[in-house]
Amino acid sequence: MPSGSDPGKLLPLEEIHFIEDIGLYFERLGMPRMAGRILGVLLISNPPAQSITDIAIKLNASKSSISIMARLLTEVGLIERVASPLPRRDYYRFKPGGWILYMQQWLSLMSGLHKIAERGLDLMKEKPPEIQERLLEAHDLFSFMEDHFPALLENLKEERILRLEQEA
Amino acid sequence: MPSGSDPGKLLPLEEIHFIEDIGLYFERLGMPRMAGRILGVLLISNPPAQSITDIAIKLNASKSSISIMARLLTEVGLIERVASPLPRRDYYRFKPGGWILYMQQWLSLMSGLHKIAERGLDLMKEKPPEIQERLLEAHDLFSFMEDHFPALLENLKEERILRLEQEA
DNA sequence: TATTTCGTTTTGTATTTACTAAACAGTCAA
DNA sequence: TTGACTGTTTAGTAAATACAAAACGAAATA
Repeated sequence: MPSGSDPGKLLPLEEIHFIEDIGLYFERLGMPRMAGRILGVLLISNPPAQSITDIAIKLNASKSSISIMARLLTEVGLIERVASPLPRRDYYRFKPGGWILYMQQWLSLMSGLHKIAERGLDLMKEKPPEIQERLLEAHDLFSFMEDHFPALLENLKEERILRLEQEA
Repeated sequence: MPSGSDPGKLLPLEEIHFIEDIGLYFERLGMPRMAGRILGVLLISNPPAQSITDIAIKLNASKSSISIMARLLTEVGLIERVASPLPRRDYYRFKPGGWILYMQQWLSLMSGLHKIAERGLDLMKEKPPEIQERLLEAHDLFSFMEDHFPALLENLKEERILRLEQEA
């Protein structure tokens, strides 16, 4: 059996690229590249759960950064710790529903901007409407997202459930 | 007339807080704080269009950073240059529809992740479905966003148009 | 008890980054 | 032309950041 299933062996080139691209994407999202790489590993690893040292070896990285970034990813909710078959080993794996959580966090960012826009409107309440218009635009958008985005996520969940049932 | 309408005068405290909070928010979005501050100024300034030096004075910042960050904001599409009444002065203002553009860019980020998920699935195509499941989850979510988010933005635009007509 | 094998924490470092200050270039006014 | 404004670009700096190396602590094994 080739590929990443054998810890200690080097990863095939396509996997390295895949992992590195997620790392680069994470940078664009304002997160450390190493965090993205860890997620990359945990998205294609076999078995799905990997220990800190497993990941460090696969990535040729230090255990310290893996430890720290794994904690970060756990806080964000994209990965989780799972019960370990071996004693005193922490296994991490991609967390089912992790992306949805990520979306919800994005939504709460939008809610924050919604509130800021409201504060801005409050500052401008004596001013003519043309002056308020800019903030109204922001306000309308972010409150719209706050109102409608959750339903979108719900639809997504439903669609996925249907799909999984269909496959079974 | 108090407040920010008089260039050279200090901004009132609530406006400073408003501006600074947008700056902090920009940091969370992975952008320089100063860019957020500029946007903050351009969201509540009167008149809406302000020159580089105007903004620099208001923010107690160097012209150089204002210049650079204004360019960044322009590239992102949140502000724009407008024809100047005075000669050889560049005026910037919040760009109508700027937030929509920002959302569209966010969407294209999601499309990118969609593509990466597909590549991952391709890497896993020989593996059992349980192994592919993680990537399917990502794939489903991002392609769902790609499919349905634009319609959401359309609804938003329509709602806004209705609202503006109603006010007129 | 000593040793190995984990993960964590700390410390150090090199890079990046966000900014300022200073030099610069263009253009209008005197 | 000179001088006083623009905004831009370059150079320099201080702080933040992402990492690695090393020290550390805890627990299973010998």
